[in-house]
Amino acid sequence: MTNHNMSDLIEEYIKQLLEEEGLVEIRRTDMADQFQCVPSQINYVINTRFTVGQGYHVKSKRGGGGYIRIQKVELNHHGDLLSELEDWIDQKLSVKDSMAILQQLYKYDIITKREANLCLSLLSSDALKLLDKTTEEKTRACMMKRLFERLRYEEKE
Amino acid sequence: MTNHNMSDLIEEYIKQLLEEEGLVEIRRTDMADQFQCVPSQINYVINTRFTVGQGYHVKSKRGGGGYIRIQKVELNHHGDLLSELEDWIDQKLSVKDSMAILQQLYKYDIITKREANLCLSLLSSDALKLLDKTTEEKTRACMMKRLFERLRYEEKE
DNA sequence: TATAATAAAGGTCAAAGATAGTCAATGAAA
DNA sequence: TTTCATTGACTATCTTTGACCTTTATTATA
Repeated sequence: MTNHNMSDLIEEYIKQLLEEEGLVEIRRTDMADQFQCVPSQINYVINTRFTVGQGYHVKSKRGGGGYIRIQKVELNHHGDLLSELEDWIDQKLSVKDSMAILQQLYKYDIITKREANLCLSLLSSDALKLLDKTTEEKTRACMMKRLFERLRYEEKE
Repeated sequence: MTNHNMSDLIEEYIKQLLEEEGLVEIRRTDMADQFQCVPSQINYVINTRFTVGQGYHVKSKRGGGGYIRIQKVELNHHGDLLSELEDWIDQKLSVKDSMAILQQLYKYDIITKREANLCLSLLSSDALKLLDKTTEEKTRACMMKRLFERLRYEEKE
């Protein structure tokens, strides 16, 4: 009801466009002009209201002919399961735990065996061999979270 | 949606020609005239959008009767493609190049689109955000090589 | 004919221009 | 007080442009 601040207005405006089109492409500067705010406020709105978790996919490009493209993505029905599994992931993640997680994902039919193996190859300590142990495990955790994010809207084939 | 600037237009135009012919031979000056841009912009487009990693082969000749020939390269079987692409991976690998590689793998039916996307999530700079730029790119190269190794193995099943 | 000049391509690179992103300080609201 | 919103200085990335360079073909000349 009390949508009175600029960010809410911008959010609403974009969502309205999305309603019509399903995909919106804006130019940051133009939008900022339109709403008479600084350009970075557009980033703020996007970062707080159009996240992957909220079901949006954002892509942008800088330079001449730059743009920000916002798209609504369908979240699949694995959300709860993914959240639950994601809670397992700490700041650090060992190869062993990665395997366990991927195994669960497979067991719950969220990914295929082959996908699990491909992911595992990228998460292996061999793949991350340049890093010291601590960084390796932190990075692995980071990677796994990215994967989960992706899985929230990838449909299993 | 796609044509945001001159370079994109030129890219699209060339790709359209390639669609029809499979091989295109242009004269840099003519193309520049046609699009009313400086000749070196043609080089820019070619260098950023028609690289080996993206599946193109470019050959040119200077002097009278000079030309730029652009060809879509089609590789034969998987073993070769994997090796060839792997050769292309340096000590360092950017996100962009990773995308190009995964795209090729998809194009040649070695991985599915979904697999490519899952891998990309693990290779993203967001996933590797804890690392400094150099380590990030070295690690990405390392990861990609692990993936290739796995793909060689998977292929046999 | 052999060689030297000239013309006709294309190549390189770095600067300038055009966008978007980040971050931290400040302000406002709950 | 704590969280959310606003701002703007600084940064990163992509595109456009132009001056200068290299290669190749053609023409003029000894």
